[in-house]
Amino acid sequence: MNSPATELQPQYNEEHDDTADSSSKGCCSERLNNVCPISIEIPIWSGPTSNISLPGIVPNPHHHTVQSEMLDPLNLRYHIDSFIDPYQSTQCQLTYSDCFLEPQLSQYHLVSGPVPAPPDGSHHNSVSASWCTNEHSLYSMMPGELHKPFPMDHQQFQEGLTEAMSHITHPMVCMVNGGEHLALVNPHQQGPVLLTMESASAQRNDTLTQGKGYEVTVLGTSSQTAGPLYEAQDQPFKKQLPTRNVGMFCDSKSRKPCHCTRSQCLKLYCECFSNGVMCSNCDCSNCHNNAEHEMKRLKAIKWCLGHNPDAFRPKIAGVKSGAVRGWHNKGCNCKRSGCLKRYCECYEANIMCTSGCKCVGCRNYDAGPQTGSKDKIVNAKDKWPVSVITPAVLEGVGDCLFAQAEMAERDTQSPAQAEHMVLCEFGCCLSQIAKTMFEKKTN
DNA sequence: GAGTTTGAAACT
DNA sequence: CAGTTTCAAACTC
Repeated sequence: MNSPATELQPQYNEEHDDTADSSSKGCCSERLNNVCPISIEIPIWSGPTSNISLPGIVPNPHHHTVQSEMLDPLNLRYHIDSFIDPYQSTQCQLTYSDCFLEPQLSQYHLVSGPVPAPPDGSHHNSVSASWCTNEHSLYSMMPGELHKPFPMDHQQFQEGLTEAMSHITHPMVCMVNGGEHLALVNPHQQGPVLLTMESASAQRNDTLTQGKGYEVTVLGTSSQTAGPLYEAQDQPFKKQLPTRNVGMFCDSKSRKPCHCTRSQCLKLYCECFSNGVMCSNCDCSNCHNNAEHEMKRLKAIKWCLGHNPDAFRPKIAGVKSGAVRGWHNKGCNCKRSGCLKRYCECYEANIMCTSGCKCVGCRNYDAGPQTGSKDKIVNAKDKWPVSVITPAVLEGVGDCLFAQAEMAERDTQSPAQAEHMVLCEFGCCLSQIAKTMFEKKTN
């Protein structure tokens, strides 16, 4: 319907556009010494995007490999780091090394290789790529090369960015320097459109001096109408990663229309907006969550991310993990519904409340064997077994398994031996969890 | 379909 | 960070 309604002034505005470094935390750029990077960072949910299409892959015996399941698709980030050699070049023109990532069967291979000389014979800049997660970062470095920061002017920066963005295959929205600036990248048009380039330019020298460089976060496509912001492009890749659970994640076909009247669909009140999709066939009034109000929408996204970098991340995690179907990242705060009505986000997502919830009088829990029933009202801390298998515990298990895999790789164990090590570690973790659960039950 | 209840998000 | 207000969905009648 989208009929006009009382104009609501959103709270995000220029003075709030100070979201720098919000999304750059935890990335691997700070570990890349002596490098002046331009990086593209893509937080991915609803399946990995291959918005940035990187052709080809070069087998490399030194590459890291990681099982797809080990990567948290919510935290995947793609980096393109620009290596600049001031001794060889007077220009900051990004070129592209043969460093690509490509899904292969159930694994993603991160590879790096020697940097090919540019066609003109000069040897200066190149770009490498890496995947990293919050927990485990994988890097692609070019061995034996020392690179120092090299100052860029506005034009050089834009040229470099343009080159980097040339590998993006369809329109998307990027954040530069972790939210400091926004850029529209449309492969069908020339170069990225930096929305706040002036401020980017004004600060670039300081940034470079600090060795932080420019960081571009892809927020989503600028032309999408009803699909998720981070819609995967190639099916093989998409298949290997978890999808958002129903209720928290909309796709264009199944999502419910919103009925917002006062938020312009530019606040997280709006389910479409919070799910990262534009309104389509909704029953909202004065909707600005559409392509027509692209700029305003981008500002709203930026504002939300500035206040909460996880604003658009799924609220429900671990939806694939078997018996424990998932958990609410923040936990609910229900007081009157007993967490048995759809007001409760946990109940709505068809998951049980956990000790992370702050609900009162919760009835949405697993009472465990021989104890209690749904009629019993409990506090969050007493819930079983989720009081033991907490997100932190699961994360710890993941870390242990990953550490084992790394150790196996470091010790150049055979795949069978590596698998054995990981499974043994998993057994130890399970044993410890079971022990803790038993102790809790008997106390 | 109108009014009420509810809890997350936004605001102070 | 806690308390309050705003908002839109869920629910009731």
